[in-house]
Amino acid sequence: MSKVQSREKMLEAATRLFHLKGYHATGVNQILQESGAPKGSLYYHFPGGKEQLAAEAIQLSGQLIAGDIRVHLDKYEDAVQAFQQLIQFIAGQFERIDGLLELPTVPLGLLAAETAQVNEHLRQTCEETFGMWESLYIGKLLQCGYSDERARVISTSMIALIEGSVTLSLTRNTNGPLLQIRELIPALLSMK
Amino acid sequence: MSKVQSREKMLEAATRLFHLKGYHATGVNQILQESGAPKGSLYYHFPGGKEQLAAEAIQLSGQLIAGDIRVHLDKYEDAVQAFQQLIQFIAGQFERIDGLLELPTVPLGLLAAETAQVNEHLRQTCEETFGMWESLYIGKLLQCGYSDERARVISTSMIALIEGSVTLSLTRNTNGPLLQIRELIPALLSMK
DNA sequence: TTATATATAGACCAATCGTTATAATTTGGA
DNA sequence: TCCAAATTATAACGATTGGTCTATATATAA
Repeated sequence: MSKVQSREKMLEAATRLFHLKGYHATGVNQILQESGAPKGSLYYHFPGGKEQLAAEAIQLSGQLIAGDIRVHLDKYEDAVQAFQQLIQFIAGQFERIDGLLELPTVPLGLLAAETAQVNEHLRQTCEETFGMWESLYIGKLLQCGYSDERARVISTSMIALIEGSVTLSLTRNTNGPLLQIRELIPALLSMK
Repeated sequence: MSKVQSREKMLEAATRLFHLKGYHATGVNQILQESGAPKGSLYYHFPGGKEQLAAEAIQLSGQLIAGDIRVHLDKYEDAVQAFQQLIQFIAGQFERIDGLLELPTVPLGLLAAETAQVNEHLRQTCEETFGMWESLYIGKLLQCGYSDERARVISTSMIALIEGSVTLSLTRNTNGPLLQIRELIPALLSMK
């Protein structure tokens, strides 16, 4: 395994597993098994250990999702349509693996919730990532003529709504909740 | 420690810790320390072990929160007002302990998210609890003249929105997100 | 080709984990 | 008061955890 691949493969495996199962329920041995990398390499490439791996996984995932967000917000001029298509995209990403619903890039809800009280470094990383997504939403809404105040309120709520409905979707083992919140977007964006 | 107290104290401690830190980041030794109960008693009273403890904690917490929901939904005839007051109540429950924001009865977001893929029994318990809360919301909305379809869509979204904003509030260490979603309730409930 | 830096590989570590086992103590009822 | 059942108390268990360590292999530069 080449040096570039090893680090990358570990980060990919970690990203997937942390987002799926959370930080505490994912062991480094599991990440190594999935990535095929040797244990010594993990601490060589990530001297900060499991926590550094998680922080980088959050950032990587945050960037990927920001890319998705940009694509959808840029593609549609109308804010309602843009947000609805984004949510439709997320809902469409769910796939069934071994009978379980699984999301390749899971939003941050789980990691944020589980680290909020027990890991300050990761809490901050999550906060920054949410903040990055939120500014993308604010930018789009301002562009569409929403007041500064309104853009902020809607954007925070949009983050909450999407994270919450992903959790609900995973709990219920159906992407139904995401499809349902999509129907409410017109009402949510009705006041400027 | 009397027999009734022992079981109860363990369940209380478990409820608080599981909801605050999640299932996987809470150890049974920690629960025992906080409750003052001896280890043998834990397995005596909860023969299903940690998992049974968590399931009962979810149910207990779900009932307590259902009580809060009922109080607020019954107190106000107007749906917008009822939901806003409920959210205000949740936001008002945050308190600062050792500089960290802490919620005595935390909604289910964390437990639901972390168990969805790794513990079927707890996933089901979470699903049932969400379902119970959701029917309270549906009932109120139907009473207020919303269509069956609309009541369902709004209720699912309300669960998602509250869970998501609690996560955001804990991540950001401020109840600001909850206060922000409260402002959007009129828009959210604007279509019947 | 050789020397040096980088990365791998896997054994080992102490601590923690959830659970079990068993003896002792307490409680409740006759 | 006595006895059986309930509960407590605590040591021990096997498994897993994240991390350390050291020898070796590979990559790079001269």
